[in-house]
Amino acid sequence: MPKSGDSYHHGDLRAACLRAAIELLEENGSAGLSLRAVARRAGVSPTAPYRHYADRDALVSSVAAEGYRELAITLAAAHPSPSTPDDLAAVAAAYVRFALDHPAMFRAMFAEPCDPRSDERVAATAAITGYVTTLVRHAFPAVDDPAALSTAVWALVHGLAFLHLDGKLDSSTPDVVAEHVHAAVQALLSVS
Amino acid sequence: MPKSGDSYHHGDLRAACLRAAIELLEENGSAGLSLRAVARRAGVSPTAPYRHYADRDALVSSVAAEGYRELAITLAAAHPSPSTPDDLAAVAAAYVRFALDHPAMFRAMFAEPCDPRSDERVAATAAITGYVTTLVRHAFPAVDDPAALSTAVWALVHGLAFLHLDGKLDSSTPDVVAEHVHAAVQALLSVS
DNA sequence: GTAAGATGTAGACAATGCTCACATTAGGCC
DNA sequence: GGCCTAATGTGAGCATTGTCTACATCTTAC
Repeated sequence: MPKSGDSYHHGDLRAACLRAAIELLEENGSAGLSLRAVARRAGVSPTAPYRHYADRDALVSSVAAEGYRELAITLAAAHPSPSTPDDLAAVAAAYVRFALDHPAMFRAMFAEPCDPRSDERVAATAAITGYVTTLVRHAFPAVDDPAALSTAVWALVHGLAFLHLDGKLDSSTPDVVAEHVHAAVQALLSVS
Repeated sequence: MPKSGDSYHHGDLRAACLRAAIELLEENGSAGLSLRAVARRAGVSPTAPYRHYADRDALVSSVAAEGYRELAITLAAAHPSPSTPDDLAAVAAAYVRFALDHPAMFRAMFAEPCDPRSDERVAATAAITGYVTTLVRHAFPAVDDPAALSTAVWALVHGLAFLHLDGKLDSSTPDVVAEHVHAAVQALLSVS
């Protein structure tokens, strides 16, 4: 039982580190995320986290995995069972919004050299791939190459997220962003 | 005149630092790029680069700007004056290939928090935006909202590049990648 | 109740970003 | 030609970080 107090053992340091890492990431970006800072925030010695994470990269990978889970929840919340192109646009807007709301986490998820060995990461991305695929199949049941279209749709949305994140597109207000996403999706889908 | 030899002054340390930074980035990724390593490679004291770059971020920004220039050249080389959807797909494939050939540089260009104050960066990205816009206008002269379509096309290609870069899509051989890009572009453009 | 394993601590080392005081040199001005 | 100023490079040094090793403390299975 994790008695709250000043016992030698923390109780659940692994989870505490993950939480602290996410907080630090959102507060100060990737540069603010150090194992020592995590340890400080968890109220523990500088090397204690090494009992739970092999190195800094392992911690970041865990943060990324947590991010994938939260992204999946966010997308599902945007529309319970999307089946029309309009639904799809709503989900796309939620995806971009997630990136803008959690920039550092989103970068940890996608912008850092990914370790293919991390099972946690691989499984989490597979879940997203599956989600997008079924979504596209529902929205476009009669399409020729559903796999290719799924890839294309994910890439489109993913690219929009990154361009907004990097300030390449106007992201001043949520409405502007949503508008932008809808327009882009609309524009692509309406080309003969 | 920059006498090659062991003179106190380097001659063109700024350019040498940039070159060294790019080399280090391609060799060891972002983690391998330190100001001290750059100094070592340039054969100069550890703090000399600070005369030319305010801090590490400034150096990275310069690398990114150089990357934008090289990307523009690569795209132009892929097709001198693209005007059909097929030409566009060829340019898209070149874009993705650039990302895979220079992963660390590509990340420096797009995946790091961008400093909006860096004029060099802003100007370079504006050039790419313009390039994509004119390209799309040529390929789809009769479209409703050319601006939105340009954004969408850039986002699509950009997203494909990142997904390949992060190992979310099969990138085993250049041919596979090109095939993938063509299929994705084709799939999106053929949806009614 | 005790021994083994899990968990946290203490100390240390090398590398890095960055600052400051100082050395050296180039280029304009007489 | 000769000097003065500013640009450029050096050196020492500080705080922080990642990570390793040896050690302390607690939990738990027997």
